[in-house]
Amino acid sequence: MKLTREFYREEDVVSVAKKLIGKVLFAKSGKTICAGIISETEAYNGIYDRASHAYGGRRTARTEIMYREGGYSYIYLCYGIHSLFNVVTGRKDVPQAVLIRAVLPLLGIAEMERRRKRKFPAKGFSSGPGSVCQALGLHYRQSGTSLSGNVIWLEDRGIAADERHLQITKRIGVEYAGKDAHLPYRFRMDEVHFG
DNA sequence: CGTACGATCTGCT
DNA sequence: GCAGATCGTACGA
Repeated sequence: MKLTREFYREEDVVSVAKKLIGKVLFAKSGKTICAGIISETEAYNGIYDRASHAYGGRRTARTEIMYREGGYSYIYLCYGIHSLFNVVTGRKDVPQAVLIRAVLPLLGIAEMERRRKRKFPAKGFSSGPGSVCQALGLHYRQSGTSLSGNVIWLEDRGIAADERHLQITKRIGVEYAGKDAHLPYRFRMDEVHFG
């Protein structure tokens, strides 16, 4: 079943990042639906988090969506090449988001193979935030899409995600964030541990 | 208007 | 392990 508004509006973005492990991300393009089990996430905790685009209350056209209530996509261009997909969480005017860093392909694998120009399973097939978007066909033009609609959405498919196998580490690629670079905001579970 | 840079990936060594 | 790709965004002049 689809995740509810209440799920996205929980105040603690780190908790939401943890709960998203094992949930399923769907993306429809034309008549094709692709989906993957979320296996890696990172929390970005708004204005107090030096690694966040909203640090210090920065509010621009790009980051405006982060200031809405939870339940929207925030997708942006990174390094001029890659789209990176985030789930906006929390209350209105409290900018928080969870970056989806890896999924395990579940639906539409042939389409994902075409987009990725490689066969599943290949190392890094849909691991890494840029690869996730490429596999699922997500583009930064789709930033601001409601996750309650039928284009991009998430479901709880009852996939077991045993906390004993959950790895919690610092985030990737945010060394510029000073002490915040060491926060334990990254969650990851190896695919072999999904039920 | 100019410029520096990034929540990365790939291919080559 | 490392360099190159590639461009929208943010910010200062």
